Amino acid sequence: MKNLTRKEQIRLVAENMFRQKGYAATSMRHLAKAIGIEAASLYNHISSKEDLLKDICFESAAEFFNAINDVQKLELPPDEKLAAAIMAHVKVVTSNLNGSAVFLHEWRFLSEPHRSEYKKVRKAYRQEFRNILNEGVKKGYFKPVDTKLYSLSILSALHWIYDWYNPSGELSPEDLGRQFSYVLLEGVRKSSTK
Amino acid sequence: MKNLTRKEQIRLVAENMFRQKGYAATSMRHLAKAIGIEAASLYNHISSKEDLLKDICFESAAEFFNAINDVQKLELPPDEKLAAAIMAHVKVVTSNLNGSAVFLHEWRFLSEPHRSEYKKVRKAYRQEFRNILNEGVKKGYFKPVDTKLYSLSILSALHWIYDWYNPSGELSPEDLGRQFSYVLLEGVRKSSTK
DNA sequence: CCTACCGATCGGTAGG
DNA sequence: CCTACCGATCGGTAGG
Repeated sequence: MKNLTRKEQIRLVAENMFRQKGYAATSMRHLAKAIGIEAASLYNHISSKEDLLKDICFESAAEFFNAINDVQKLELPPDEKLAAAIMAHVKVVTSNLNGSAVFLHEWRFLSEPHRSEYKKVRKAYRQEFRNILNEGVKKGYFKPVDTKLYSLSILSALHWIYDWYNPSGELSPEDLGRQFSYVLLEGVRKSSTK
Repeated sequence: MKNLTRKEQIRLVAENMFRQKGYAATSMRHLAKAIGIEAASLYNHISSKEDLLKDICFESAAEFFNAINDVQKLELPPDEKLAAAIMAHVKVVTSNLNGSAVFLHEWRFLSEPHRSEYKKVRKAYRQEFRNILNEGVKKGYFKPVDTKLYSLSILSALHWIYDWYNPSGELSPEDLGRQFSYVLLEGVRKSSTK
């Protein structure tokens, strides 16, 4: 914590508290106390509580977006691309559990126009997954599933990771990503019994 | 709304507002205004704001629990049992989107001892799913997956339904449940290309 | 079910 | 970065 600027420090504490208690239930006084300054002093580094939320949400969004864009640049068959997209998502979530949780849950406290802007970004991200699925169906790699529903299912499964992932546990982000890819691509049923 | 007791009316409005704005950001005055009475009058029907949350959370939990218990009573092979459990879960969520959302997201505003009690109940519910998976693996219906991780994935996928399910859309709860079961059991990959 | 009110706490500003 | 403070709003109670 010592080699961080005060602004970075505020940001990290805010991500943590917004995740634990929620944005609405976190007061600027709680935040300040956790840092060790007075509430009024926060305003030398940030302009408002909502601005803090906005920054967390949009910078998290950017991380997810960068990750999926890197995957899209790879020339891979759809099944490997889907696995790579899942791995990339898991890596972003696990590398920033607090920020991801805020990004996923607290965005609704954004006021306009940020709220609408956020929704657009999130929709575009989902569309990237859907595109991979569509390509896979078209090229015969995937079953002819409802790709809208299926992309929602995949992202839903991934969205909840922050809720139970233990960064100090034995499961590495890579293992987690691999297992998720396997299970979502292959299903749980043993094919021989089918 | 007209043939409901005032208490039921308060409950429904609270589920709706807790879902939309979150528990912490919903004030008793907002709630009262939406109903058309003064905030003080709410206290003739409920004892506190948290009590309202507690009731919503635990009654929702009971609905999910009853549903899975009914499924467990059926004598079914593991694959069909898993499908039935998924169907049952989807039915509960879609029949009470607001309550389910509160149950899933706002429980953390419960204070002790309700918070711990809630966590126990939720864990037991997850364990039911895991039991089905364990049985399926043991009897050779399912691949030898990590059943802890896999039960979390399934429930995560199901947990997000309230976020995007449109009850007035064309997708019925039955269709949704069927598609989820299919996709989680069989995976997306076309077996012939494997 | 209402009016009137309680002490506590909120996000944020002025001024240094 | 602090003290001092603003008006607004919070959950809840007293008394009718």
